[in-house]
Amino acid sequence: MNTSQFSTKQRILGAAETLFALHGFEKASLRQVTAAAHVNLAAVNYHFGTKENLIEEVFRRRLDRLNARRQDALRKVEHSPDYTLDHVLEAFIRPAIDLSLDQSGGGAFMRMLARAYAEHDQPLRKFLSDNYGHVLREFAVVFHRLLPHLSKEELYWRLDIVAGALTYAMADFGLIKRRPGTTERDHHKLAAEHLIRFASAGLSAP
Amino acid sequence: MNTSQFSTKQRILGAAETLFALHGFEKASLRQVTAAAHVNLAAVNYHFGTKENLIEEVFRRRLDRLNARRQDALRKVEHSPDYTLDHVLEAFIRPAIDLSLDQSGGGAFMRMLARAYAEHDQPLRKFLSDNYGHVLREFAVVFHRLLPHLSKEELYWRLDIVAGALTYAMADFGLIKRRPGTTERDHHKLAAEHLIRFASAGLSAP
DNA sequence: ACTGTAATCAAACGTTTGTTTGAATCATAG
DNA sequence: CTATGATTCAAACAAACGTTTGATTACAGT
Repeated sequence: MNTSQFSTKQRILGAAETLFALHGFEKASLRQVTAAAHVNLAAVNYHFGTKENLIEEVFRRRLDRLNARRQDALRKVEHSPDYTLDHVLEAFIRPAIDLSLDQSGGGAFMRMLARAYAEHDQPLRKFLSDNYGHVLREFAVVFHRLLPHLSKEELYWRLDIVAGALTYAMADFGLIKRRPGTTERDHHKLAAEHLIRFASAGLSAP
Repeated sequence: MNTSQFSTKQRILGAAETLFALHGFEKASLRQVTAAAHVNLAAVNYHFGTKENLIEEVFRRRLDRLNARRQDALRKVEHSPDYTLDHVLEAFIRPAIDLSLDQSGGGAFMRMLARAYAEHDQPLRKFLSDNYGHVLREFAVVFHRLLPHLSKEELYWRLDIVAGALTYAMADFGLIKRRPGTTERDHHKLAAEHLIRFASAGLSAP
């Protein structure tokens, strides 16, 4: 078969992302994934070796984009005159929203990312920390410039809270139901606005 | 055997709570649970019917306590003169911290609770909403009294963010490592203080 | 002591899981 | 066209899962 324009490998990655986000890493079986991707079951082990490798590849594919966009946004803010806390927060939060609104399964990825935090899987968290850590540190430097009265420790605590709230919001963990008639796109944009306003005030707390 | 002072049922609940928190609902098998509880494998199905029922029972056992304590704390605040936003936040956050510092596996439970949100399991979320919802609504009323300039929708958005950040913090999702020499108890207390200060400012945002 | 219900136990049930195998098919370079 | 390496495929693998069974033990009320 292979009627699709995408390669077997790409089709597996796409289907895996969707199903992992929908049902979790454990519940989503390789049989479900390969069925959704219209490829043979053995193709996963042929192209990725193990399920664990497949999970990491799914992460890598999107995380690289997310990190790059965040860094670009941060640099743009830094090079603009008189930037504010809201601008930096926007540079941190907006790319996550944009990615979650990506045409093909970005929302699924953000839910998967949030799930990865919850899973408390140590190897996976190390992998995420390696790919996330330095970007977060770059942001911390800029935040510190805008909030010089905060100690380094205090700042890190607050940024951690922001990251938590963002993760939670992006993953649709919240109890707030999307109003009927509102698209997921609008819902996430609204969430971003509320989040930025809240986080800005929270970070500025005395 | 049954050398323990606890009944088979209680031993299963305790072991399940620990292992679910440690490895997740899927990964933690009934064989692991019953081995840790030193009971026969079939005891789970005998006492609880299914694994799903066991999960719900584990939740119920602690959630009832958490809800009761939150409501007590809220009523105490309401009956005191000149209570502030921080007091109400404290009534919401502190019981969660206390429970997570409970002698026997409270921390495990909070991690499990956070995981439940991540799992996106609809029946489980309905169960949580049924047990959590009305308490959250009670708090919302009091918050609204202190923040009358906020629309109901705006308030709910912000409370949702607070709940998210709290869940995240209590579950040790954060990237902030506990400093060596600090106990888990101190770490959580510190987290609570930072959380209350942050949330207070965030809720008060213009 | 006997009876009946509750609880425990070892063993097995039927599924589902991730992974492996070996043959079949495809694509491409000589 | 043919030979070669990459890919796909149906089938089977062993292991682990939640659940059920039927016999056995523990203990209560009469």
